[in-house]
Amino acid sequence: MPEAPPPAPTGDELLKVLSALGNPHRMRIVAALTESRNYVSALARLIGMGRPLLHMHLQRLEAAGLVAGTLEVAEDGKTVKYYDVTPFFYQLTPRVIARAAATITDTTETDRTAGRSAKEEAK
Amino acid sequence: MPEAPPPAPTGDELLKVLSALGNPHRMRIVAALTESRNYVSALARLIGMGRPLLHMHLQRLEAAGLVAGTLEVAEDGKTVKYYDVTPFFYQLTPRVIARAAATITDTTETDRTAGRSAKEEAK
DNA sequence: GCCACCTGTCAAAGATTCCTGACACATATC
DNA sequence: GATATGTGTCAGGAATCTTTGACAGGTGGC
Repeated sequence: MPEAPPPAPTGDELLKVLSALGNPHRMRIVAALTESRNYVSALARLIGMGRPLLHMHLQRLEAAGLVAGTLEVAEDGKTVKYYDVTPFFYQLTPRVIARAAATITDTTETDRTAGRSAKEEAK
Repeated sequence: MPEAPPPAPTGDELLKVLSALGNPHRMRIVAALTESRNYVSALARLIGMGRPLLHMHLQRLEAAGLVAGTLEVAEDGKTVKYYDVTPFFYQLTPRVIARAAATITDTTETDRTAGRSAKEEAK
């Protein structure tokens, strides 16, 4: 079977990915998880950072689709949340950026209360 | 001749590139310049944004090596600064991130007054 | 019950980034 | 000289991210 064709990410998607990866801590988190999956608390100790902070960064990465978390139950019954890196692949070139830029939904004044019937054009 | 080998960017470099590209305005700027080179004032009018702001974004992009500006003198003697996009190419994968993360110079407590004799290890 | 470990969320403070309006300085044209 | 276009920079406020400490659960073992 042929290789997967160039995905051509949307502007919003690429934007989330780039801003998520454009942070030293999050980069290190991805690095740590690339070596081996891990659960929040352990990861926090590993890279020396508070749990609340780590939690937030992980959410940002997960929202960008770069990592995935799963709530698992260990042998001893303890509930643990493991995170794995998603095997992502993006190519950054002027053309890709140009194409993505054309599909950016103005983040200003967008889904405020996500899930509404989208009836806010009245402005 | 063989193709250029996988560059393997440093952490700081990748960090600058990603945070530079991870912004809707800068993405649009790169997009506009990809279509055709342009000078600051014209570009500002084109994408509708103040000159001071554009100037700042262009500097960020240039610092990341994504665009390059050249001060030229038009036929009529007016000094104009043209910007071109650099033909950059980056691949984003967990491995690349992991490798880059290992070479991040802790931005905290770095070149404060850049140019000193680097004698601040005493901490 | 108490301790150790896990999970999650909040609110408030700190740092950065983003953005705007005003300013200073050139050159060409009227 | 006055006007229009180009360049660049600065100060201050607005908007966002980052970060921390405290809190509220859960389960297992002593």
